[in-house]
Formats: sequence, structure tokens, C-alpha cells
Amino acid sequence: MAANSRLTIATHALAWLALAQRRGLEVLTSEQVAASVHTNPVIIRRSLGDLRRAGLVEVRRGAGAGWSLAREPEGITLLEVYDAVGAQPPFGLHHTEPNPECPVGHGIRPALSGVYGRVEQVMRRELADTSIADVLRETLAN
Amino acid sequence: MAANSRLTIATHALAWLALAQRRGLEVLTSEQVAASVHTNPVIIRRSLGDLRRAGLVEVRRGAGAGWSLAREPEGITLLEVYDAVGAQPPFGLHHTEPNPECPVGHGIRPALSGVYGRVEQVMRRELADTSIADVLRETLAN
DNA sequence: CTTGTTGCAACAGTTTCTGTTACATCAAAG
DNA sequence: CTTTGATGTAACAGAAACTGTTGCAACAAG
Repeated sequence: MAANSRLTIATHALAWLALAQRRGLEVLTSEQVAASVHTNPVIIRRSLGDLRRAGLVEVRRGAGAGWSLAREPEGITLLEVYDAVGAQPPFGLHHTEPNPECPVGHGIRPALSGVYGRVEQVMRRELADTSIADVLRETLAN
Repeated sequence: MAANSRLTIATHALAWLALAQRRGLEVLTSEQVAASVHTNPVIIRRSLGDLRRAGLVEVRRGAGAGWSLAREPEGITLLEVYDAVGAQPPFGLHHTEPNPECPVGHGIRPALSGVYGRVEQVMRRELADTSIADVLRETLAN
């Protein structure tokens, strides 16, 4: 299992919830979502649980339970989904502290933090520019 | 070992080579670089080996061997380093094919590929805007 | 009370990355 | 030509993260 597919799974689930809602279905069970994503229902519960804690979806328990969007799909951005699923940032610093007696070892971590911060900022700006409604529209166009 | 520190290790090594070169040292051994990064020399050889294959550094073998920059530090961008070390992209698609009979499962992969491609593009543009000389300057300012 | 669903813990399997050891290869220096 | 000091690389261990799976408690509608 190489790549991080958490954003993909969560976005897929949200797009499917948005389409179901448009079709008049009030809720979807994690099993119904799992059938579309083609994975185990527990994976979906974990993912949608993250989104519930972030306030993006709502859940009804007991018999006849299931998931629904907490907001309009136009108002949910991929940045919110990204933050909700807690994926790790693309770049990490040194695992062990570099040699502080070397001028490079001493100052490189704050320097790289600055660069990585700028990269993450443009990434977040791009994710904030795409909504679940956008993804669903592009998805149905294929 | 959680985060991906390959770009960090490689950039650290390049900045250290740039500073050594400015100080009149022709080459650094992988052990000298490892002492600054605070890791094992084999890690440095692997990383600098990637950079050598990408044409960013040169190596001299035999006795008195070592590494040196192949170009001016102003001309080496972090984007080239990023490509050289072959880090995996930040987002991955589904591990298994989603259900093609579901409209969402059918069209979501090309839709997400488009979004992820745009994110990677802005990331690359930001990395291309920073050179090893920039990193070294900010490093020495700390 | 029954039924169907979520919540969650526990665990296995895979992958990726760092770190380490060992040894072959190579080229400069004497 | 031998010695010496370095790179190149394979092999392996250990840690961490993620997906997937099973099992069961908690819960609420009917």
C-alpha cells in the first residue's frame, strides 16, 4: 500500500453522498458507499468519521441509519476534506537533529521550514479552489 | 520513520557542498557530509547518487575521492532535486478500481487526476522558484 | 424486543523509509 | 605495482503508516 489515498476515499464518499442526495436518497449506509468505492465498510466508517468530526457530514445511528452531507456540496472544499482526514504533509525535516556546529546543520531547518511552508500554502490554495460540487460535475462528465 | 525526508537530506547535502566550494574545498567525502546531516554515510551516497544520475553533482572515486557540485548553486532548483530523489506524489488514487457501474465510481478517477495534477503543478512551480543558493543564504542567516 | 447500523479495538499483511554491515570496485599516491 | 581511502551496492533489520479484516459493544427505529 504505497500512496496515501485518504483524500481520494473521502472525496469519493462525499461526491457519492452529494449525488444520492440530489436523487432524493436521504442517507447512505457505509456499506452502500463501500460498494461504490470498492472497499471495506469499516474503511468508509473511519473516513466518514473523520469528516463527521470536522462537521462535513452527519450520521444517524440505529436501524435505518446512514450518512448524509451536513452542507451543500458547493460549500465543501477539498481543503476542508484534506484537513479533516489528517494526511501527513508532503515533506519532512531531518529525523535526527543535524550537527549544530556546522553552519549548514545549524540553520537549515528553519530555512527549509520556510520553503516547505510556502509550498504547502500554494497547495492549500489550490485545494480550496475546488468543491465537492466541482468534483461531482467533472466526474459525471466522464 | 514517518515523513519523507529525502528532499531535506539531498538539499542539505547540496547546500553544504556549495558552502564548502565557496570556502575553497574542492570535494567533500560522504562521511564529511554525513557528519553535518548527522546520519550514516551510506544514506548520503544513496542520496548523492540520485543527484549524480540527474547531473547535479559530480563524484571522484579512488583515494582522495569525494563529491562536488556540477553547476553553480544559483542554477540548481529544488524542483530538480525533488525530481532527482524520486519522492512519491502527495496524493494517490484508489488502490482498487472503484465500481464502474456507479456513476461516481466510473468517473471519479479522471476527475481527481485533474485536481491532483493542478496541485502538483503549483507545488512544482514553487519549488522551481527556490535555488540551492537561496537555501544556503537563508540557512546562514539563522 | 428485534433488527440493522455505526463505533471502535485489535490484528495481519504490505509497503516505504531509514539505518547498518559487509564487501567488491576503483583510482590516486607513493 | 602495491597501498590506501573512498565510492557503489546488495542484503537485512527495525520502525512507521496505511489498508483491509474480524469481532463485538452501543445504539435507535419500528
